[in-house]
Amino acid sequence: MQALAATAPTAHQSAGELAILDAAVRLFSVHGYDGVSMRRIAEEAGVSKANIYHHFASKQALYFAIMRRSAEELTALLENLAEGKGSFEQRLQVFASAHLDHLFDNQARVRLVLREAFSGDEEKSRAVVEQMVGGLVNRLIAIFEAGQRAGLLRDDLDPGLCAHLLMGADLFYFQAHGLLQQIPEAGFARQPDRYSKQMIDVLLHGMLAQPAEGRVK
Amino acid sequence: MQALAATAPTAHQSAGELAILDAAVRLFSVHGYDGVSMRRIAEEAGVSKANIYHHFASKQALYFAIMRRSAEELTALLENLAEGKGSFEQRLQVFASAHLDHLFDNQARVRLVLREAFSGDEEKSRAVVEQMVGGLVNRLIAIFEAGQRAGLLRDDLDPGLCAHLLMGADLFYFQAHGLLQQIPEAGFARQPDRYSKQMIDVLLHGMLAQPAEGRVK
DNA sequence: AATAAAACTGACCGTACGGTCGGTCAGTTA
DNA sequence: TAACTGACCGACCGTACGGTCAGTTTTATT
Repeated sequence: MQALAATAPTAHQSAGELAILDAAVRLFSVHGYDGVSMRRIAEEAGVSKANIYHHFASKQALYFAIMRRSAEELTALLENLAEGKGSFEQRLQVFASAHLDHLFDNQARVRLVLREAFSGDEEKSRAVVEQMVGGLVNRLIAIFEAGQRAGLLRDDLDPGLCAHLLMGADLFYFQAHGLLQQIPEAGFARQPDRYSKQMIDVLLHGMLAQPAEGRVK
Repeated sequence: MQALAATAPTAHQSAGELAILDAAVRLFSVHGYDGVSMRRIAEEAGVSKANIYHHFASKQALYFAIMRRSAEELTALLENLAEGKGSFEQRLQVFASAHLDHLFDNQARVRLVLREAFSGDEEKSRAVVEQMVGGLVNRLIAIFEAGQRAGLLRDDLDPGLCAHLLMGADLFYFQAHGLLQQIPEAGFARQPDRYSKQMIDVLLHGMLAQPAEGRVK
């Protein structure tokens, strides 16, 4: 399969088309592209299979439409994520917390994009970077670089690696959330807020040149 | 689909059967269960499709056999991972580094298991925890708990959360490796050793009660 | 050399797949 | 009211799917 491509803006959509998109997002995010049939989508959307082909040229075209829409939505949400005010520490704290909320509030689309991003297909990874996370990552790196220039971040750390650790801590928690439920010792799996606080506390404590004293209670 | 079940020990295997298993591991790890046909597996293995059914009762049975074998292999490798000697810090450093090496040395099987673990299916997650990562996670948590009792680990941190952050840092790096190649600023994507060192340095620095002075050069 | 078990194959089966087609129908527009 | 359009459907097409089976070749044992 090809990677998703940038396409024309969204036109107005009929109720049926919206139902199709909604069902397809849900199904693709859980079962993947090959695990979902057009019949199943039509059934879940309450329309005929032929109707899907009236709105979308092919199964791939439907999938691309969903990826494009997801990319737009997630990009819009991510847009303001790195623009927080306040101190270096506060900005990172707010980012981590908001990022985690954002992931859980958009589970289906996030799963869809993660699947594409981590598929191992170079073309897909590039598309995800260019159209979605690239800008966010660069801005987050810029924050760390600025912090490093200001002497707030340890000067022996790679800012890109710091950004990776911060985003990764959120993303991995999101991914592993279901699995953590199966581990009795992982009580933090049921408290995303508490996780975010302790996680960012550990990272900042480990990254900052002069770690803050305010610790988690 | 059901979760993988514990089954009988491995018998001796013909060359054909090994070729089938090898091809199936490669294909399933890249394209997922639904993305691989029995014809394709037979083709890549250089045998007839019917021959697969001589060795395995069904596609699911083949998949389960692979998952069981992967679970055995990975468990064996993971077995000694948390048994290092030396100080608290040294043990964690060695663990993180060996864990990362282990992931990259067993890419296909790890991808296979991660797909199952993060599928969102409760039954699959439980199987992965019970048969594979459960023991390792508990031992890693025990290390952190011991470190906390000894006053080496900050007393305001959840040992389970610390274990999660450590394993997650490795696993997420492994997952995102392909994507990181698309980000010019992520030079650390090409230096797993350097990543492991800085990563563990940040985490230990953030977790330890009295952080070590020996930093990455 | 005889033989039985295991490994292996080509041809085939029923089904579900992605996709197409002719056509119905409600709602503009002229 | 006639022409036209977009939304929608049932029936159908060729293909690839998972799986079966009768029969052949290979291998190990006696």
